[in-house]
Amino acid sequence: MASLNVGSLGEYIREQRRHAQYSLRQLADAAGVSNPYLSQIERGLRKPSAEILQQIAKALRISAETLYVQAGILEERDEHGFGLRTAILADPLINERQKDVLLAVYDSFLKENGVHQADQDEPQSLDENAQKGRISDGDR
Amino acid sequence: MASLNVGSLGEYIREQRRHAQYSLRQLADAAGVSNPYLSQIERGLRKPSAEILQQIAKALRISAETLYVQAGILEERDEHGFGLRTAILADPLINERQKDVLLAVYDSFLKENGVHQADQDEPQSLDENAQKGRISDGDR
DNA sequence: GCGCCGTGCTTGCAATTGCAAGCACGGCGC
DNA sequence: GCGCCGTGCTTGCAATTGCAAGCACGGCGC
Repeated sequence: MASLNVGSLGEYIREQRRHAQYSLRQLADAAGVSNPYLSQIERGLRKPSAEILQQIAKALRISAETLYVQAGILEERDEHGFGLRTAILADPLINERQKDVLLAVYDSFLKENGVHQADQDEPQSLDENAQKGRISDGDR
Repeated sequence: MASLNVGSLGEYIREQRRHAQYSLRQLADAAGVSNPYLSQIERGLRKPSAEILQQIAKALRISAETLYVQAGILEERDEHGFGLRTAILADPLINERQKDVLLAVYDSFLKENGVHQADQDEPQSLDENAQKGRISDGDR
C-alpha cells in the first residue's frame, strides 16, 4: 500500500490511542498485538493486515472500518456525513423533535471538527458486460 | 484468518469468476495477480491481503466490500435495527468523545420514548473510563 | 547510587504472502 | 504422432508481516 496511507494510518492510531490515554503497551495488550509491532505500525514502518487493524480498532473502541479507511483498503462509505444524517432521519424509534436535536448536535460537532459538508460524489457505476469482451487474452 | 472463511472466500471468487466466464488466467491478468496465486486463493490455500481482494474485486466488477465480507474482515452492514447506533460509531467525521455524546443523547431519547434497549450491551461506551484502570499493567 | 517500573523502540527470526518458472493435461490442426 | 494453445496447478523463493527477546531512557523510592 502507498506508504502515504500507512503513514496517516499510524498517525491516526497514535492519535486515537493518546486520546484514549492508553500507553503503547496498554493498547498492544488490549489489542492482542505485540507492542513493538504496534510501535512500528504507528511510525509507519509496517503495514498491518486487516485482521490486525480489526484487533486494534476493537481495543480502541472504534469501528474497524474507520481504520480500513485510513489504511486505504476501504473507501469511505456513502454514509459519511450524509449517512449519519440519513440514519438519524430514518430511525423509527425517535420522533421529529428528537431527530432535530440529534442533527443539531451532530452539526455542531462537525463544525467543531472543521468539517464542511460541501459535496458528495458517487461516480460508481457498472459496465460489466462491456468490459467482458476486453478480457480475452491470457498471454501466458 | 479461519480457514473456513478463506475456504468460502475462494469458492465465492471462483463462482464469480465462472459467472463472468473468465478463465483463471484472464481474471488473474485483469486483477494484476499471478495466476498460480489466484488458483491457490480459490482453493483456499492462501489468505490474500485486502489489497489483493481489492484487485480481484475490481477485475470482477464487484465491490471490494463483498469480498471483505466473504473473507471475514468486514461485517455485513446492518442498516436495519440498530442502524443509527452503528452509523454513529462508524462515522469517520466525529471523534470518540462526540460519538459518546451522540449515543448518550440517543439513549436518553429512547428512554424518553419508553424504548427498551435491553438486548444491546450498551455499557460498551460507558466502560471506557472504568476499563482504563483495568488496562494498567503492561506485563512485559 | 541502585533497583524497579513504565515507556517506547531495536533487532533478528519464523511464518506467511505473492510471484516466477515450469509442469500436466486436453483439444486441435497438420 | 507432433506442435501449439489454453487451462489450472506445483514448487521454490524473495519480500513482507508479526513477534520474542531485549535495549535505552526517565521517574521514583530507598
